[in-house]
Amino acid sequence: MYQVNDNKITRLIRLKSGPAMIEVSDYSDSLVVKVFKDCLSVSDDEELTSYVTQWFDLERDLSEFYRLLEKTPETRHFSQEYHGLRLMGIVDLFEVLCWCVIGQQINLTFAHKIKTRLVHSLGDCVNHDQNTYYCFPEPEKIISADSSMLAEMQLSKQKISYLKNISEAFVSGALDKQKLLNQSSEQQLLQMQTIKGIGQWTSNYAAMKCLRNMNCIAYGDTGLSAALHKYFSTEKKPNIVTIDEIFRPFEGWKSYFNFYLWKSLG
DNA sequence: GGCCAGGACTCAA
DNA sequence: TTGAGTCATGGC
Repeated sequence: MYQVNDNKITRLIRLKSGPAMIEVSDYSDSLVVKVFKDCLSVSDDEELTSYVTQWFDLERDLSEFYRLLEKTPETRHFSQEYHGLRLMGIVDLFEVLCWCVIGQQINLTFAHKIKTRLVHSLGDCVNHDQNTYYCFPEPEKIISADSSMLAEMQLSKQKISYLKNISEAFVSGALDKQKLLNQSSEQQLLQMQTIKGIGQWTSNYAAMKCLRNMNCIAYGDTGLSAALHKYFSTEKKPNIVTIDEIFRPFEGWKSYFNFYLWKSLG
């Protein structure tokens, strides 16, 4: 879906007016976004700025988070080691939820393979500079996709059912990013969990990566458990009470703390 | 060959 | 509310 070369990231995104190839690079202390599109209207321009801002979480001042990290001996070094690292987002709520389902209880290498098959098979694409770039498939594409074809991608029957549930929820409007953004963080999680296939882990992951809810914790996550065991000498699979205790000082920054703990696993 | 992986569901007690 | 069983298969 995207390429990273020479400190530049290139990808195809979907604007309301249609797909657009973009290239993001850094210049001094800012980001430069180059658009490969014949003409860009004013509304496209605003949408694009909003997209990149959400993607990289650009509008957040991380200094308070680093102050909190400094106060925590076990993970004090994070503030230097990962200084400036932002919680990379997945702007498309549908995509992040599908990605969570695909990745449930399988290793990431395998999960990436399945996602690639799905995107190559059902996603819109554009050829650019000798590469093919893909958008994540739209819900309608997954609804109309033959289940046996999805099974050939090595999605389990359960996951196919979950993906279709989620797709239906987007088409019907039961799930909608803008609507969720108007709700409280607790309501956001509960609303997502009404869809079969979306549990505690998935809803928290989506809320942190897409809705930019800053107090999410991926409870039950194996990577998070491993990091907490490593730095805080918890049980190998700490319970919710233990996790909450460790995260308590990071009120308002729990998602970031979770993200940095993941990062620390390499 | 066996355990584990960026879980979630159902069902029983 | 909690725990065991089930799904499902590649990676190591």
